[in-house]
Amino acid sequence: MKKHWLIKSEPDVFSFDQLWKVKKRTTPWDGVRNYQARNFLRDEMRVGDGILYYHSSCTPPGIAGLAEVASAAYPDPTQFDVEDPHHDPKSERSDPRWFAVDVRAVEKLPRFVTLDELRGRESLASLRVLQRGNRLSITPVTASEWRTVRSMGGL
DNA sequence: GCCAACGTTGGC
DNA sequence: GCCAACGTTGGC
Repeated sequence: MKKHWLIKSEPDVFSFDQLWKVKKRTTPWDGVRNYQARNFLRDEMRVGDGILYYHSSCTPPGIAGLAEVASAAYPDPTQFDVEDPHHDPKSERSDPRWFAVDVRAVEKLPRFVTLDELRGRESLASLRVLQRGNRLSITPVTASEWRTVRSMGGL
């Protein structure tokens, strides 16, 4: 059973358009350093799962496009790289603490769906990204929420 | 830049 | 195990 997710990215760091332009429209989703997000990533994400690509810390925040999980989870290489800002000295190669998956852009939404629009939909009231204080960078989305956002985006 | 919310750390 | 201190996130 295909699952759906929402992942956050700051467009200044890595926008949906940038993902669209890289080779195979695919990039490692690494640097996740939150245990709850790590567990989703490692234990629940499957190749082919749908992803809402959310732009945060920008004006306006919102959903820019659709992506998909393009690999199984694998140990995040940045945790072992001393040069990398996400280096984790406490993580052992024999027992990696952090994981990554590859993410592939699938469809750019004809219309960017702003956070305000998402808030305006009764049927999206339980979307995690709308809850106050929500900081998780990877959250599950129901199939019906997925369809709603997709159609709001003009697909 | 502000600040509320939240996760993590570490002393006890 | 408690909890204060601290760092980060992210909308505004």
